[in-house]
Amino acid sequence: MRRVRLEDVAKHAGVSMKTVSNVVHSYPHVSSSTREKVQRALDELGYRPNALGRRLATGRSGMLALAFADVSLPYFSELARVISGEASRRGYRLLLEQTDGTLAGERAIISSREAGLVDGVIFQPSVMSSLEIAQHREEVPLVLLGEGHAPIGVDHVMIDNIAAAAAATRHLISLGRRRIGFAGHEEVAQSATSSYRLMGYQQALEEAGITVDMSLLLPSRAVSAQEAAIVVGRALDDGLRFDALVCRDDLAAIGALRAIKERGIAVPDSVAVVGWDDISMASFTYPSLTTIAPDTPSIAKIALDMLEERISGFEGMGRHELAPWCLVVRESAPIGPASPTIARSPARAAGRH
Amino acid sequence: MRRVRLEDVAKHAGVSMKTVSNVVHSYPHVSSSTREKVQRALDELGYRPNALGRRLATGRSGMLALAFADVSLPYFSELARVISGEASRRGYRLLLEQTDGTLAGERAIISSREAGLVDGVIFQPSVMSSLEIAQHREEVPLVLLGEGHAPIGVDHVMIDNIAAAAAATRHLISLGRRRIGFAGHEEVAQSATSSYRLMGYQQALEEAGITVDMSLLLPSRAVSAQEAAIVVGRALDDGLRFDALVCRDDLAAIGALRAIKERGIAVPDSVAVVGWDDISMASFTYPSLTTIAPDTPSIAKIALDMLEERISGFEGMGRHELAPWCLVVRESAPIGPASPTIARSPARAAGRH
DNA sequence: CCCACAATTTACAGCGCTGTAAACTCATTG
DNA sequence: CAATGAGTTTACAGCGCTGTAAATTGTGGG
Repeated sequence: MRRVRLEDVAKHAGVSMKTVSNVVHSYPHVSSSTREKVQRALDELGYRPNALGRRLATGRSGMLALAFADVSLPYFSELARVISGEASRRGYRLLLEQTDGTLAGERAIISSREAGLVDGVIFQPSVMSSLEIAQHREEVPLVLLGEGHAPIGVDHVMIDNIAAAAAATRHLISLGRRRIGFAGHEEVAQSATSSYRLMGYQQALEEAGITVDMSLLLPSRAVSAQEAAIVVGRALDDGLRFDALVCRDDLAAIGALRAIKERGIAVPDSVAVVGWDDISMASFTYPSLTTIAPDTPSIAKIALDMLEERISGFEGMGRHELAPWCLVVRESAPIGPASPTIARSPARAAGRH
Repeated sequence: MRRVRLEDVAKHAGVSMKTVSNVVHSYPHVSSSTREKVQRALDELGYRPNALGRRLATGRSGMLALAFADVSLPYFSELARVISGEASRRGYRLLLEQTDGTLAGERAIISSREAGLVDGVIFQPSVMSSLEIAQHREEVPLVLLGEGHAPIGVDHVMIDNIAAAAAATRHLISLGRRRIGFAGHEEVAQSATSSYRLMGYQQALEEAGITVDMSLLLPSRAVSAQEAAIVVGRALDDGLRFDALVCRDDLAAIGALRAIKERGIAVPDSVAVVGWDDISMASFTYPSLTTIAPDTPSIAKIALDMLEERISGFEGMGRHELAPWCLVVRESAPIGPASPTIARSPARAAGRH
């Protein structure tokens, strides 16, 4: 049984294809008698529009690609959820693309062989250089997410990593901690993300007159809870002592938490821990995690605003927007005697909204 | 600057469109001189095929929809990763659809207004009845995932929940536990998932001659770590005592773990806990979680095998396949003196592979 | 040198839909 | 009663690509 097409409905109702199309899309200037007649034909034949046909005719696919390393990482999956919601609210569907954090995977996203499949791409690169991204764009509207050094010509949304890392570190200082370590950044091939966060950490320490002790930097072989647990555990076994830990992300923090507690050290009493991302699990670890929470709904909104402008033809310079964040204080580094009000990013001055 | 089309390349190379198309798709019967000439034109003009055009002409979109409640839930995001990998290995891309676990959302998936967008759908329903699913199918090739009572006519992959729940419970019994609770299932509107797992739990208890104590059933208002923590915490505060807990899923187990430890009760010494799903976080909680691990790569493989058969025209009865699982023993319910070998599903007899 | 046959290449009609511009209705109005 | 114009409806040419069948070219045999 063949699919019913617009033409079949048109014949059945005794009108032109275009009129049927108008009814299907509830175009206003159709007489109600015609509309009714067509609607009846539509129902009788059980017509359903073929997306591909329309998409080819209009040149719009109604789809966006969402590309990042790995959906199974909590931050990405939670981001995907938010972006997916925002996209469907605007009438787009989301194509999921994973790069596995490899250069090959990321190249495949940026210089896709096929055109026309998606109207735009939201891409959080892990390893690709901004230079290479800049060269390969123009193919399709693109918005970059995350902390890389984004190329000047491409739209980009991020949170101010240096400021947020400094706020997290300051929070620990306000708790009276002085031997504050940093854990979970890459041992080699350090990502932009890690280096910004390290900068903010260092900045807050210097501000407070604390000398940065390089032995308190605990890089791991890979960005994962597993590797963070190993490196923090080894450091403790080697006799290294610290009274607080800023972690590159919540996964690293969860790994660190495990390593610390396994050795019978109390969190937060002996070691306070802060994470980054505010993944949903951060509320359920024991103790729960104090963490930097990027405002993902804002990120999604800003990214889609910019992407939609590009899709509708905007060709100006790349815009670089900062999304809000705040420090969520939980048990792993609770409010202390000298704690100021909760840290958060400044209200955005000339914000989109 | 207009996009380069097949026709432009054809003109430039002095051949027909179809020949260019053949070169693009490396169709074998093209003389090498022609091939070279066309390739040169292709490179000079920087041609990239338009996916929509081809898709319309071939009637295949090369896309699959993956639909479930919420990507941000760890089990789903990890499943999405595996399925996405398997799909792209077979040349499909994945469209992400979230239902939020609502009936409206699930209906939207099953009776999509538009046709032709995707070649097939992989769908894990949460609330829709099998009756309704059965009625609405035929639209597009469909494979169901998960523990629902799948309609007879639709392909379906699941793990044997009753057997796995019984194995988990038996493991606790082998540890000498006798007051074994079950936590995290829905208080009202119990899902098929929960009820199968409860059945297996009950079966193992009866097998061992332990009477099921209804007060040890700790349902929660919603399936989440949060709610599980609340209900387990309240039970403990009310003086309820148990020496083990089977949890509906790892999220519930993590919530339970938190509630138990907050009250100073030792896991696994006083209370052993088992979860379900083996989400990656299960290795990093402290103590780490003993849990039922469904073989998600197998699930993905079986689902895609069946879906591809449907896509290429198979119209037989619905197939109902069981995927393997095993009990992963970790710290929250470690191997005990009487522990048998590790429980796992029987090797599949007449398996696809 | 012509023919049968295989290897290439081509023309063209769609795939299902929409944009455009032209055509048609049918009250109103001068 | 014809002209006017707003409101509806239509014909048709694509959108970019592929399947099909027919046309062309090349090859070795007779």
